[in-house]
Amino acid sequence: MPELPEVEVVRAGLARHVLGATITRVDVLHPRPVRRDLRGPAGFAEALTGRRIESARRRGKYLWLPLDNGDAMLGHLGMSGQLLVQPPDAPDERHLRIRLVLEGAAGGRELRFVDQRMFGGLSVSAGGADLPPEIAHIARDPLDPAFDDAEFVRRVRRRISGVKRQLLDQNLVSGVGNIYADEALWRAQLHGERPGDRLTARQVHDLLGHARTVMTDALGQGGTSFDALYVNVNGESGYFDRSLHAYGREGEPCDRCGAAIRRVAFMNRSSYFCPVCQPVPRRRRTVPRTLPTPD
DNA sequence: GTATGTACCTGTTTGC
DNA sequence: TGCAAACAGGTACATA
Repeated sequence: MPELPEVEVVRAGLARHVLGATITRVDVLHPRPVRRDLRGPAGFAEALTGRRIESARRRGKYLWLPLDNGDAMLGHLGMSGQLLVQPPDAPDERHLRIRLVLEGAAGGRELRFVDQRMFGGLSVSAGGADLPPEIAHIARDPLDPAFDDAEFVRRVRRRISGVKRQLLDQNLVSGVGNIYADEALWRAQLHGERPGDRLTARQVHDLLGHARTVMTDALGQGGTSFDALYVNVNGESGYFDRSLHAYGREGEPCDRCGAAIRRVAFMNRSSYFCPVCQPVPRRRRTVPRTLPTPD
C-alpha cells in the first residue's frame, strides 16, 4: 500500500536508475492501467517511444517522468502498483501490465509497471514536464518545503467535516493515506471524526506535525530498503510491521494507555483508534439552542 | 464550494 | 472440500 514515503522511495530510485534513458519500445499488456490516457494503449505507446527521460518528480502520491519534448509520463501506484527496473531476461512478473524497454543511461534494462489490483496507472501528460495539468488540483505534501501550514490549519478549521476525512482529502494535503492518517491521529490523541471547526489551531497544527513525523520516519526506513543487488524500485518499505501504534491493531493494547484498540468502518475501509486516548466526539447539536427569529 | 457516498479492481482471508 | 462473501483502500465521480 504505497503512501507518500513509499512513492518517494520509488521516485528516488527512478531518479538514480532511469535518468537519461531513451524509451525504445512500449508494451501495454493490459488496457486498464492506461485508462486515463485518452489516446488508448496504442497512442500511449506511440507518445513514449523514442523519448528520453529527463528527471523523476513527485507530488503527493503521483510521480512523473519529464520527457525531452516537454511531455511527461505520469503515474500513480494505486493500491498495489510497483515500478521495477529489471534486466530484460528477468521473467515477467505475474501482474506485469506495462513494459518500457530502455536504452542509453539505463541501457538494456526495462522499466516495468506491475499492479495486481490495477487501481494505479500510467498516462502521458501533454506539456506536463513541469507539473502535469491532470494533477494541478493535488495539494502539496507536508514534506514539501513550500507547504503552507497556516493555510492548511485555516482550511481545516473552516469545515465541519471530520478531521480524518480532511487528512485524506488530497486537495487539502497530499500524500496521507489511511494508515498514516490513523497513526497521526493516534499520536495527536484526536478522534478522526472530530469536526474540523471544533479543533483549535494548536490541535490542527500538532496533527500536521505528527503526520509529518510519521512520514519522515517511514521515509528514513524505506529509503534504505530498495537498492538491492539488482535494481528493484518498488513500493515496499517494510514499514508496516514495525512502528504502527493504531493501524491494524484491533483488540491489542494501546501503547500509551493499555486500552484495547478499536476498529470502526469508515468510508468503505477501517479506522483504528484508542477509545481512551482518542475519545469519540459528542454529537453535534442538530437543533439550534435558540431558534432563529423569522424575518 | 462543501459534504457525503460509491464504483472501480482482484488476491486473500473468513465463514458456512 | 468448495463456494461465496468480506476485506483491503486511493481516486474520480455523482449527488444533494
